[in-house]
Amino acid sequence: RLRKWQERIRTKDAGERNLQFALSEIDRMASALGVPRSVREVASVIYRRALKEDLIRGRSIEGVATSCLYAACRKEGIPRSLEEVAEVSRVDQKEIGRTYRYVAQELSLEMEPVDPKQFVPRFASELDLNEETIAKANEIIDISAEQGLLSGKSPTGFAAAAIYAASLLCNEKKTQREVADVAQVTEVTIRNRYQEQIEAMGFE
Amino acid sequence: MTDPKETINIENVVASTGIGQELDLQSVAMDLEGADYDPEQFPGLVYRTQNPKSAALIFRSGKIVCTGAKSTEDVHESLRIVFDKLRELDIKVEDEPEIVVQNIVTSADLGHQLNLNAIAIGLGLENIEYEPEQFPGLVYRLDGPEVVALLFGSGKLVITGGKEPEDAEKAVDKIVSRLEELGLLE
DNA sequence: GCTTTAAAAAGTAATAT
DNA sequence: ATATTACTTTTTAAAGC
Repeated sequence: RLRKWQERIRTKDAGERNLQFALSEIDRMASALGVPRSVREVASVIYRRALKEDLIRGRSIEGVATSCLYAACRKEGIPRSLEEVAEVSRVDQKEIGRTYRYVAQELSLEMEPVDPKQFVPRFASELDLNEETIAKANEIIDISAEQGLLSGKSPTGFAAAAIYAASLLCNEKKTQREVADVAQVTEVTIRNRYQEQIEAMGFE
Repeated sequence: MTDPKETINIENVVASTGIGQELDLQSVAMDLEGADYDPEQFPGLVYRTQNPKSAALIFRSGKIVCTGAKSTEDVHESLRIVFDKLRELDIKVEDEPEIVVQNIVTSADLGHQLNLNAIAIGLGLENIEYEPEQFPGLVYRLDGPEVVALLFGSGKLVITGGKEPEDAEKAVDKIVSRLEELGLLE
C-alpha cells in the first residue's frame, strides 16, 4: 500500500514536471516568435485540455506544445506559418502539422481557414511598406478571394503575392525575392499567385 | 448538364488474398524475375505485373496484397498472373484463393469550381479538415457510405476507402445534394 | 507509430535546362 | 525563367520493429 502511494506521488510529480516543461516550452517559443502574452495563455489552455483528454499519449510533449501554440496564434488572429513555428521548435514541421490536425480534431477547436490578410501587417512591417500599400494588398486579397482564387492556396503565398502586387501598384516596389524571403515562400509561388490576382483585379 | 456520377473513374483498387502456403521469400526472390526483396527495409517481396499493371506484395505467410489495378477485374487478372508465376516455381497455390477488395480509389468531377472556404463553413468545421497550408484539398469524411472525399477548388474530387464501386456513386450523390442544398455548387 | 505498394486530386518546392 | 521531378493528403492490406 505504501508502495502504491509512493507510486502515485511519483506519477503525480512526473506529470506536474511534464506540464511545467510544456508550459515553459510554450513560453520560450512564444517569446522567440514575439507573440503577445494572450497567445501563450490560449496555448496553455489548449495544452491543458489536450492533457485532460489524454491526447499526449504516443506523442511528444514538445510536439503537442508546439501545435497548441500554432493553434493559439491562429485563434488570436495573428497566425504564424508552420515553417515559422518549426523554426523555434525542436519538432519538425511535418510532425507539428499532423499533431496540430489531431489536436484540433480531438478538441473540436473548429479552426477556421487562415485569412491571408492576417499576415499582411507583419510582412508589410518587415518590408517597411506604407499604409497605402498595406490597404491595397488587403483589397487585392479580398477581391481575388471573393472571385474564388483562394481555394486550396496557401495563405502565406496568397498574402505574399498581394503584397508584391500592391508594392508595384503603389510605386513602392519590392522585389519578388524580398517578399518571398519575409513570407518564406518561393518566387515561383509569388509569380503564379500574382498573375491570377492581377487578372482578377482587372489589370493585366 | 453532365451527371457527376458519370465522371467517376476508378484509379486504384487494393485487394488482399493468400496462397495458403508459407513461402521462403529469399528463394522466391532468386527465382522470380523482376522481384524486389529487401527484408531490412520491408518484410514483403514486391512483384510487378505489366498487363494489367499492378504491384503485388508477397509475404512470408503466403498472404498477398495487390495494388495499382484499375478495376476489380484487373485485380483478379493480375493475381492470376502472380499465382501462375509462383506455380512455375513449384509452389503449391490453391486453385482459386479468395480475393478481398480492401479499398477503391476513385476520382470524379463536379463540373463547377468550388469555394472551399465557404464549403468548410457550410459542411461544418467539425465535419471537415481544410488546411491549405498543408494540402490543397478539403477532407470530408462521409457517414454512409463510409468513405473519405478530398474536394478541390477545381471541382474535382477523390473518393477513397470504399470497398465497391457503388460506394463512390453514393458518395458523389450525397456530396452533390449537400452542396446544392447549401447553395455552394456554382 | 513506422517501414512498402498504387493511384488521383492541386499546390508548393527543389533541381535541371 | 520554365520544365521536370518530387513531395504534401487520403485509403488499405500485409509482417515486423
